[in-house]
Parts: sequence; structure tokens; C-alpha cells
Amino acid sequence: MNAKGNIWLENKKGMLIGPGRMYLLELIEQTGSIKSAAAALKMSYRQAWAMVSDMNKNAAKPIIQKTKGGVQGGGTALTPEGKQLIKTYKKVLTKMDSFVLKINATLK
Amino acid sequence: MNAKGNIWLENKKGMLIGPGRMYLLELIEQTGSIKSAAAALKMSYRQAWAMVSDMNKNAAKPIIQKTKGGVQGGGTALTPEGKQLIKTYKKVLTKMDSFVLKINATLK
DNA sequence: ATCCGATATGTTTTATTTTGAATAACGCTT
DNA sequence: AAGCGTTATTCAAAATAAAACATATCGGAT
Repeated sequence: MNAKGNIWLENKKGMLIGPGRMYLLELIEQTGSIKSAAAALKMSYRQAWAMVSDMNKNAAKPIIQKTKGGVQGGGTALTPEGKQLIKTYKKVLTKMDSFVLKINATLK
Repeated sequence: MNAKGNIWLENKKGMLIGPGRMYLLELIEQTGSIKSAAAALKMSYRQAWAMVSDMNKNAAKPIIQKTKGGVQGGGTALTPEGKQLIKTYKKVLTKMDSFVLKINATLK
């Protein structure tokens, strides 16, 4: 018998980030677009776009800056707040992992 | 911004208990039947029955003892293993709660 | 043997989510 | 003005999940 857990960040407006959104943000940062990040995660563009849109709607300051048109058609990049959010959340995830390990030690 | 979390117990066969199943087990213990527990939780009997059935299927030893027929038509009761499982899980939940509180303190 | 009330399960219907296709909007480049 | 590639949004279709309904089963009591 072992424990598994999940943890995420919210504010009054709604959910900010969880494991799935973190993966998506990281890929957006790497690839520069929602489209290619979605493809890399094998999820639909629509779903990825909805996630990003929801995060931006909920966050006090935008997490992601999206640009439309232009030479490459547009793209998206993380704002400083977005990068900070990932950083913060990763720390939380790390602590969560060791917490779950600790719990499992007691369940032996 | 604040953290929220979830935690549950599994084994190789599958999930054993999480928040929802705990509520259900507690009500089964109080009421003596899946039917009335389901009614109290406003969930369908079918769903409650499936939960209990899955728990029993996954657990090494049965969590719940169900009896069919008889003077009251039957009923269900927690086995000692079931009572122990609730106890164990509640401790885990308590620790989880204080862990999330600690995380939130760092997010201030 | 029949009734009762709960467990047990199948079938059907309804509701909700997810997906896919299609299209518009945008702005830089040529 | 036309082309490009991405963001942005709508709409119908498909897939999943949930609910509702209907029976069957069981065993003690009468």
C-alpha cells in the first residue's frame, strides 16, 4: 500500500497551475508557440489554448504573452511572472514529492 | 495565491481510498447499508456500490462485508481491515492538511 | 410459499466532455 | 495586394460519463 498525491496552485479566480499546465508552459517556453507545444504533448491546440487562456484570465498579471500575425505568424512567450510561477510551483512539487515519500515510509 | 492538494492510497491492484471513498465508508459504518449511505451522499446506489466493490477487489483483505437477504434485506459493515484503513487514511489526511498549510505559509 | 428490503447487474437514456473540421483575424514580408 | 503561419473562435460530431429504469438474487420472518 502506498500513497500518491497531487498539488496545485489557485487564487480566488481559479486554478493557476498544476502538473499538466506546468508541462505545457515549459514546452511553450521551449518551442515559442502554443501550437507546437500542443503537438509535442499530443494534445489538441484547442485544449492547450484553453488552458493558457484560463491561466491568463485567472492570474493577477499575465503568465503568457501571445502575439498574433507577424513574420512567423505569431507566437507565445512566458512573461517574467510566468517564469516565476513555474519556478515557485516546481519548488512546491519537489516538497510534495518528499512529503509523499515520507508518508510512504510510515505505511511500510 | 494558495496551494491545494489531494492524496490517496493505492496498491498494485489499484486505488484503495481517497476523500470520496472515505466519506462513503464512514456513512456505511453509520447507517449499515450502501443504500442509505448513498442516499445520504446524494449519489446513486450504483455508483456507491461500484466504489465499494472496487475497494474490495483491490484490497488484500476485504474492507467491507456485504450480506444479502435476511430480515432487513441485508446490509454492509466494515471489516476490522476496513476500520483500520480509515484510521490510517485519516492520519495521512491530517498530515496532508498541515503540509499544505506549511506550503501556503511559504507562498504568502 | 410469499413478502420484504438490501445487494447485484443489465439495459437504456440523458448529460457532459472531448475532439475535429472549418474559418476568421492578425501583422510582417515580399 | 497576396502569402505565410500562428493565434482565436465557432459549430457539429463523436466519445465518455452519469443517471434512470428495470430486474434478478438472496435469506430470514411470517
